[in-house]
Amino acid sequence: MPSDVIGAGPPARSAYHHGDLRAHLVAAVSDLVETHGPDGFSVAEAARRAGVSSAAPYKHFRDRAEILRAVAMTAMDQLRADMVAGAAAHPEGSAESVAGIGMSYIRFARTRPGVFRLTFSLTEGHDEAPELLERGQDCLATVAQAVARCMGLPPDAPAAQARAYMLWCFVHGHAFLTIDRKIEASPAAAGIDDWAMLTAVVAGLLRLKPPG
Amino acid sequence: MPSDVIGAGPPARSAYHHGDLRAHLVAAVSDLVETHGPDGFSVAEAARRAGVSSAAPYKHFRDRAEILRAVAMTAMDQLRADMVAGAAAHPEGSAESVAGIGMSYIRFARTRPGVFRLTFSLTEGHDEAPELLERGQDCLATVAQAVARCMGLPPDAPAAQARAYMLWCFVHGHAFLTIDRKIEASPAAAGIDDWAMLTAVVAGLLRLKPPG
DNA sequence: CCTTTAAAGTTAGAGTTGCTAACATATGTC
DNA sequence: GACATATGTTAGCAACTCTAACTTTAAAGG
Repeated sequence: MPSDVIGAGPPARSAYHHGDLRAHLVAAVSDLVETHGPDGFSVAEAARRAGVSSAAPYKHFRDRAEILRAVAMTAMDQLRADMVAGAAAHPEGSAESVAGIGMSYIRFARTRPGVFRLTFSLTEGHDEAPELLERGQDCLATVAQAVARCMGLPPDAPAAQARAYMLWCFVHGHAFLTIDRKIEASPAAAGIDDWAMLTAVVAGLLRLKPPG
Repeated sequence: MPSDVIGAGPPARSAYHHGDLRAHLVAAVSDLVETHGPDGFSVAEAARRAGVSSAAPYKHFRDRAEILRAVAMTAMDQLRADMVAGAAAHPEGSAESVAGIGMSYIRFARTRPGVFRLTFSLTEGHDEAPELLERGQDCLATVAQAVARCMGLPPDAPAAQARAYMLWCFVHGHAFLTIDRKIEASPAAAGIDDWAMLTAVVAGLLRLKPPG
């Protein structure tokens, strides 16, 4: 998905200097993580794919972990964009717009499961990547905003925040369970499609009494 | 946690033969995954901890991935045991017993986040580890059974199965979000503790109309 | 009880990787 | 046009995965 952006610009200025190695590396690693799993990726292989020596990546990234962080960051940005688009596909303030965000989230997870997992399970440099946390919070804020509009509350109302978080637990869990395939809905219940389940849960949660 | 079992038996028969290297390795790797992350573990380091040469592990496991699969398998077993215990701590058929299972799940994830993540995100040899999938389904069956009893339905009733799966999406998502810390409940909603949230969601889901 | 066989260790080594150091070559600025 | 800098290169070390060939111990059969 990021690969189509790569050849667009006018880089590749010379045979020696690559032009836009950093972006190429991020795209290559994103691909590798997707196909070979998060630990099946190597800096050397990514460099090979980009057509540079195995030492070149270290001019752009301090170490292996920093590349992964960059991949996670661009993925989180894309995820948020998808979520916003998913909300915009339905009338503002409707329950469907909330469910639409969830559908985008689930679709992202299924399309790029390796990167999705990486994005969330990356913990090695939490303190060194506060931006990643910020972007995650932005995702939740997107949900909270839609929920608040749907309930006719101000965006920072605790009731809306709590509902948004609970809802996101559900969506996040469903996304992970379907890509990890350790726990699957029973065949008897498999007929339920995502959209039906999502709208039912959204409806149920919005009229739920606040806990505590 | 598995380490206390290690010294119990009467192995360690000689200085040359280790006695129970396989179990020791699984325990060591479990520890390493927890402290150094899933990719920060090496077979060599595990062997060093067990006091054997770096080639010894390959007498018990085909490759690195097979060790990880063994770790995931024992973890899944432990998780299931915890869940059953969590249900048994409350009256049979009560909503609390369902919530109790969820609490055990969340507690497991927080106590051993690295292993928990590994257990679910392990995808490298799905076809080679059907037992892992079976054990995952057993976990869901535990939930479904409690839900069915709570609703006064037979254990295989589709309505109970669907409820159990939806509930588990929520619990699984909450468990992951709290250990991954990319998306956190807002400070305004942070006062809600796990138990209150769980019981509220259980109550809400059980009286939810089936989707579709 | 002694022999044999297989299980479970060992050392040695080939091939890959992460990362650093020292060097080479473009790019852009004064 | 000279120079500083960004961005490549090659060479190489230490660590890791996994294999091959050998050694030691445990267990089984006669």
